[in-house]
Amino acid sequence: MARPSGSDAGVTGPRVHAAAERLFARSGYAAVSMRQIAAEVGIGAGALYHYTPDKQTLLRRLMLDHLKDLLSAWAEADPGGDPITRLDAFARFHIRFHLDRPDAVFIAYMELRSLDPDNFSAVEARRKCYEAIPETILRDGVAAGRMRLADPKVASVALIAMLTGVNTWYRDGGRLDRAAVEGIYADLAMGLVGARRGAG
Amino acid sequence: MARPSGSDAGVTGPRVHAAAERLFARSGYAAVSMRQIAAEVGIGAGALYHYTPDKQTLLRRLMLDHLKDLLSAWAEADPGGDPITRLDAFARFHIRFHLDRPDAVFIAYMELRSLDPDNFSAVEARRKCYEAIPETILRDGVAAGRMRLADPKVASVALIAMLTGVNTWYRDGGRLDRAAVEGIYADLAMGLVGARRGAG
DNA sequence: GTCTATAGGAAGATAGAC
DNA sequence: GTCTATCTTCCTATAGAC
Repeated sequence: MARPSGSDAGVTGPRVHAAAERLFARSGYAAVSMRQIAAEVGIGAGALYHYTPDKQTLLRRLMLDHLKDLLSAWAEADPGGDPITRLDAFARFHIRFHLDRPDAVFIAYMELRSLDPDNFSAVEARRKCYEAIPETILRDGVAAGRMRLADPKVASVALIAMLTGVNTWYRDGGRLDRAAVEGIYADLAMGLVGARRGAG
Repeated sequence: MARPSGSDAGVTGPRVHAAAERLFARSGYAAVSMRQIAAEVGIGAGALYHYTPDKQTLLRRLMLDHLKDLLSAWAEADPGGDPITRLDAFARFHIRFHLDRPDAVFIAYMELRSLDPDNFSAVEARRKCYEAIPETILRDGVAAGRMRLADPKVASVALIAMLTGVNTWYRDGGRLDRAAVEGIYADLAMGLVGARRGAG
C-alpha cells in the first residue's frame, strides 16, 4: 500500500539525479538553478537538500557514476584477442555507449571546468583510465605490425575525439540508424590507424 | 599628447572583448559576471555598458568575429587543386588556426547553448559554411577515386571532430611542437579518408 | 569615459512547521 | 519527506555626478 503523501524514498533521489542530468546537459551547470531542478522533479527547492548536500556534489555524483558505468561496461565488452578485433569492438562500443547516454556524456565532456579542484582530480583520474584503453590497443597494433601510426598516443586521443563527435550530430529517425553509424565509424577508425587497404 | 585620464577610446573596447574571451573560455559564459570582466579590464562594472549593450551581445560578437576570421583565413589558405592536396592543407590549416586561438575556439564550440535563439541561428549558419569545406573536398576525393569513404558526410564531421580535439591536450613546451602535431594530424586525416597506404 | 550608488531580481542554502 | 519563509549574497543593468 502506498505511503500517505509524496514520500517514496529511493524514488525521489534518482529522480533528482535524472532531472539534474537533463538540465545540466541542456543549459550547463552554472546556468541551472536548484529551483529549476526541484521544479523538474515536482518538489520545492528546500526538499532537494535531503538528496544532496549541495549543487556541486550533485555534479560530482553524475560525473563519477557515468565514468564508473563507462569503465565497467568496457570491461564487459572487451573481446580481448588481436588489436584489430579489439579496435573494432572499442569503436563500436564507444559509439553505442555514447548514443545511449547523450546527456551524461555531454556533461562529462563539458562540465569539467565546473568542478571544484578536488572533484576535478577524482574525475580526471577516471577519465585517464578510459583514455588508456585505446592507447594500449594502438600500441599493441603497431607492435604487431597491424597498424601504422607515427604517434599512437596522439592517434588514440584523435580516435576518441572522432568517435565522441557522433553525439553532436546524430539524431534518431535521421538518414542513418545506429547500426549504420556504428559501422561507418568502425571503418573510419580502421583507416585512422592505418589498418585498412588504402586507395593510393 | 595623451588624454587627461584613463580614456583611450578604441583601446578599452578591444580590451573588453579580450577579457570576456579569456574569462568565458576559462569558466563558461554563465559562470562569468560582468563585474569579473570589468575587473579584468581594470574599470568599474558600469563602464562596461559603454562597450556592449549587454552580456549576450558580447558573446555573439565573440562568436561571429571568430567564425568570420575562420572562414576568411581558409579562403586565403585554400590551395585549390586536387582533393589530396586540399585535404592536407585543410588539416594543417585547422590545427594551426585552432592552436593559435584556443579561447575563441573553445567558446565557439562550448557556448552555442548560451546563445539566444536569434544569435544561435546567425552563428549556426556560419558554422555550417565551415563544415561544408571538408565535405566538398571529401566528395571530390571519392569522385576522383583518390579516397575511399562509405559516407563522406559522416567522414567530414568525424574529421573536424578529430582535428578540433587537438585543443583538449596540446600545450606549448610539451613532448611535441606545433609542426610535429600538424604533421601527425595531417597523416591521420589521410588514413581516415582511405588515401594512405595501409598496413593490411 | 569612468565613477559611485542603486534598483530589482534571483541565486544557494538553511530553519522550523507539519 | 516536503513545505514555506527567509538569510545572505550576488547578479545585470541603469542613473547621474564628475
